[in-house]
Amino acid sequence: MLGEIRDALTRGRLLLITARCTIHYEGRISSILPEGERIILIKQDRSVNIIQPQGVLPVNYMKEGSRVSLEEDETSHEPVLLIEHERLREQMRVILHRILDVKSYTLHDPARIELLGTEKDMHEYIYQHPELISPDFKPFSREEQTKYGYIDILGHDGQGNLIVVECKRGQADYTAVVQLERYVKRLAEERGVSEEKIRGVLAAPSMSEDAKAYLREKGFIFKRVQPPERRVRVKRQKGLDAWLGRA
Amino acid sequence: MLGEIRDALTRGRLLLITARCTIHYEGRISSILPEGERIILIKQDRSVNIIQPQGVLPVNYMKEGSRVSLEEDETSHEPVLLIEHERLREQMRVILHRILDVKSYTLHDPARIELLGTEKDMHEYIYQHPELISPDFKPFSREEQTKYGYIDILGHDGQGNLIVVECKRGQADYTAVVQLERYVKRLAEERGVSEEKIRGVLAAPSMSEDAKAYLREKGFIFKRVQPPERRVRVKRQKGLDAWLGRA
DNA sequence: ATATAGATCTCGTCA
DNA sequence: TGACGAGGTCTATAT
Repeated sequence: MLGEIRDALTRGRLLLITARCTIHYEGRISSILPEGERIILIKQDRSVNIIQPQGVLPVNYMKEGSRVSLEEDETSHEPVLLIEHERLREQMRVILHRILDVKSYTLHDPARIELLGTEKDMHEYIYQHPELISPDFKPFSREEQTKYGYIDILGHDGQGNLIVVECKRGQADYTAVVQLERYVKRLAEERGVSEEKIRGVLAAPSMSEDAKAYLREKGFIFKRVQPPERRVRVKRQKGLDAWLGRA
Repeated sequence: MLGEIRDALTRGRLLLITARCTIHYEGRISSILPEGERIILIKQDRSVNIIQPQGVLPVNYMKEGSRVSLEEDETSHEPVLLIEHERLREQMRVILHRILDVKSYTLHDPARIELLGTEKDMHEYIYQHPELISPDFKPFSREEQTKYGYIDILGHDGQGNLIVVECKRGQADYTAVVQLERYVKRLAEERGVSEEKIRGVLAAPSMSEDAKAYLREKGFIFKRVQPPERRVRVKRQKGLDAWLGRA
């Protein structure tokens, strides 16, 4: 199995090692993951994931561009994966106590994920449906990375006031208000307008009470805007066995 | 290979499927990942990762507690993994165009990762070395989830002023200042003290200029505190081949 | 390289 | 359960 590991490393293949191992990381922080059975995944870009049998995210990882080598522990003589990232000054040491399985592949996957329903999509929808903000809202700029900052939507009302809209696809919190405040301030400075002539609007499906209080204090407005509708309505089903029986 | 998939699903085993596939997700957002060769990882807690041969993080995922079933596409008759999370109202559909490999394991890994050098460690260090903040700093409370909020370190100086310290293990940005501002405000309210009697200190290794300006505006102080020292000094090495030659 | 902000953020913790 | 804050956050984008 060490032969296959060595081969996969030289050939730049994706490598999956299932093993009882101990993992040390040092870099931005130090970490120790005590002995346990888990999967070491070395990807084709030489990023590395340490994957426990539970938990959504990899418990340990190294970023792309790491250098991976197979060595031997000086004292225990166990095989060790040494993973180093020079530029980031990080390293990981995987002590392989018992290798359960080794697999390697060269996969071809140039596909990129496409997301629908992001905050950007929300801007665009509001831009097309300004009445969601107010009956007299006339948006004229959208996420344009202007010198005023990363303002989601900029527009005006019928009375010559500027309207700054900050969108959040989830519940808006205190920091969203601060962001809005910042944009309003910048805009007032840049345009030489008083802050009273600028209306700040926070558009989100919901907002915590603390954040709402702070918003009111700043004189801004919360506008409830539903995020793109969920299409999933998972219905009650029988257990796994029943499902498998159907397959 | 479908047999092994079915078996691993019924037995609650960790399942690795290497396949050319297309993935649809709907839940908090919608996503499509077009056809490509990648790994489908179904963990023992029934969380799911879709892993491309490059990139640090899984490109698609489902959280623990999903229900996984193997079905057949109604039109193409290709095998499909249907992954549903009832409580979170999320679902994923993995159309398996070509299965390259299937592996399953039952792994035992109760270990939890231990981190050294976190922000919490930084609080503790400063608490033990208050002179890092100021010669007259007397800390008396540390990350204690008081009614004043999640204040990192609370103390006083020789002149009866309260000192609130907010720590950041990385570069502090303006959101750190906002956090500090919030704590100072809360504390002033709770104790019926004027905000002038409270000194806000931001302790971090560095700070962006924008954030510094905002900090000064608020009358707070930046205190440069080095995070726990990096132990890694990865030295220049020869290429991968040389390393493998040594192994 | 730095700065900013979104993310299906995730994860832990506490009321 | 919701709220809040850390995270080795990661990732994309603009300066």
